[in-house]
Amino acid sequence: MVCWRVMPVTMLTIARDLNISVVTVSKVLRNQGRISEATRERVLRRAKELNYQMNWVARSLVTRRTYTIGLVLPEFTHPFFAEVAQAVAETVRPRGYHMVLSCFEENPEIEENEIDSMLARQIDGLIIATSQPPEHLDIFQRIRRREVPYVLIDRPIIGLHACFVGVDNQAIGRLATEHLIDQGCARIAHLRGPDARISEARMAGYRQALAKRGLRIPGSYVVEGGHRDASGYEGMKILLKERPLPDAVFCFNDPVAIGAIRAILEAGLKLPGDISVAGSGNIHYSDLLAVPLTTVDQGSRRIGALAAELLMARIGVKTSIKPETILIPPKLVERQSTHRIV
Amino acid sequence: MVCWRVMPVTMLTIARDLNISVVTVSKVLRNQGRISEATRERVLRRAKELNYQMNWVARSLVTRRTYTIGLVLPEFTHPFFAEVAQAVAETVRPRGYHMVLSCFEENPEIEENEIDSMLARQIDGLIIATSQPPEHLDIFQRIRRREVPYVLIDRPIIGLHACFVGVDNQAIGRLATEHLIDQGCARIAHLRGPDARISEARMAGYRQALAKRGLRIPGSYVVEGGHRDASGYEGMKILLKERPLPDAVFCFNDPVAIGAIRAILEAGLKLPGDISVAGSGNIHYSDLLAVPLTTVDQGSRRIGALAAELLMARIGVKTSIKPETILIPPKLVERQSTHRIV
DNA sequence: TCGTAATGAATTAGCGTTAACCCTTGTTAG
DNA sequence: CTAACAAGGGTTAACGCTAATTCATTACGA
Repeated sequence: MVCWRVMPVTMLTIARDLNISVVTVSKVLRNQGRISEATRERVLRRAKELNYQMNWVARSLVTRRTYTIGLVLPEFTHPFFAEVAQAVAETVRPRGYHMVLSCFEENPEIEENEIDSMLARQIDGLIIATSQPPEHLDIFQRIRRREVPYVLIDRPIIGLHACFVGVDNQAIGRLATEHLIDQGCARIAHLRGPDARISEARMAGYRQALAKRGLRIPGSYVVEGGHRDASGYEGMKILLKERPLPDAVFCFNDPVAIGAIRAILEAGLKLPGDISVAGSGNIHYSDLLAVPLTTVDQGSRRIGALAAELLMARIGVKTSIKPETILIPPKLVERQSTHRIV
Repeated sequence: MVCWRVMPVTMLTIARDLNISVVTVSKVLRNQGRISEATRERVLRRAKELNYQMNWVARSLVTRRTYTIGLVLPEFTHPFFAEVAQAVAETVRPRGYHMVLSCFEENPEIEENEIDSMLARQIDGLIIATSQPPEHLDIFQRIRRREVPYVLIDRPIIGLHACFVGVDNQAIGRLATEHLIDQGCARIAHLRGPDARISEARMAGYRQALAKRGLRIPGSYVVEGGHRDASGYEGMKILLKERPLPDAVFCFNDPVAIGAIRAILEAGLKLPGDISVAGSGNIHYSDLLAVPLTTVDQGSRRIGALAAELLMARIGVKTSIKPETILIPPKLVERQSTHRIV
């Protein structure tokens, strides 16, 4: 049974076969307009026989809807973003949307290009975890000029007048630090991350908690690093030279905490006991590490799902609704790395 | 500075501004045809001034190329697939391609629908980690009828006459099992996975290694489970009731191994010592677990990159080249979970 | 008997771009 | 002087679909 028809099946094929007009076929396939039951069935039957598949490119050109949204992330391999992506995908799929995914490796230029390129492909909406510095926001102007709705996630940009869905980062810092204090720690260090906005919010929460409990910490107890385990390892090595030695570390995120743990164990210290460690993110397998990691859950799936729903609600709406901000309250997940030693 | 032009900028806008024809604009923007330097510059300048952005939907309709490929995966949250996705994205981006991503949650029907839907959107090629049972391969016929090139990854389907990029699963089983034997283990159990093809290949390698070394193992030493840590935990609990107790377990993948480790530690056994555990996948943080996990690296990034390159090479090629199969040799990553106890 | 609806379908005109071909000029060779 | 050609650009007709409008029927009530 050889496939001898090279030409793809279009509505015209069906229309000619049935001696009717293309528009009638289109109407049947869309369940629109007044069509007799007889014609409807003839069309549907022939469509099935020919294995007709709608050409969405052609439809999109005239309807100006692609039923495709763009998801722009720094990377997928980070469990946080992987979960966000999956939640977005699962949220939009039942509504007939597809998701084009792009990762820019923390490079603002690539990010810009990818977004431009998505706009050129006429996506209906965008979800972005941006890396744009606050002084260079051209790309968002371009998005707005096209009137394409977009939602920022994870990394807010203040004063941008855009939708945002993310976690309350200050609450993360507060939650983790207060927990460490509750466990009896007093010399609490902080391995902060690189990204201005988020990192500062978490550090603010950290300081807030310290202040509230009347604890004073030397400035050298806060070390800036990256967002991966390697920099956690390096950062912790610096902290380990401090005297007096910190008795706890609140880490920017779980990978950093994992790196810190490695440095601590390598130094021959007990964990918990000598030093407690708390992270943030609650990545998969956080509970299966060398020392199960106390962390703060950021609700990555909820972020993805809510961002997608927010976006869906804005697609195809003429009146520009005012931007919405959703801050998800973080949740402490207590594990062994901060257990009180009696 | 209000944006008073609601109409998007098209080639027609530029053409009218410059009193030339749309085709001339199109030719300039594509660097095609004979255009004077003067006209070229006028067009380019005006395009920049108006912030013109190509409408790829319209272009795709006539060129029949969308510069978009589809990546169809069971899930993103599994580190293996996340790495594959990232590698694919990074490989196709420099060539001007986008990637639409879809996850089907191990549900063959969703997989079929998503692929159909991608075909309708006229993607130029597909990379698929399929969940289709061997007796139901309609979807691949449909892909071929459309003459859309596709590459299977991770999960081969024998007799399908399709490109495939994956790891040599039998070698994985052999490698891990031989390593366990080398460490002095003799009663080596196996927690196998659910998916017929892959799981059986790994088990075949396992049996092959045992046979080669002249080891005989009771049938009850092989337990079938899922592919996540929960089923590894359950499966290990079953194995722990065996007498004599196995002294090693080769697990279908790392998550299963992680679940198994939890069951073993919960039972109060020493690891390594009483039981050694080897996994497969070398997921992130495998070396940071409660007991750093000996595993087999599957080269997930290489799989993604090679699959993408293979696909690119086949897009837009008229002559249907014969399918290619790339088997990536796995590599043992030795860690503490299988250390010999002296 | 005619006007008025309701029904079912065809016509027309794009959507924004490109492929294929055609039409002017001016220049050059014979 | 004219054929031949190149340079630079225009015309026309798609690509496959949908929105809006128009056109035949048939049916019905007054």
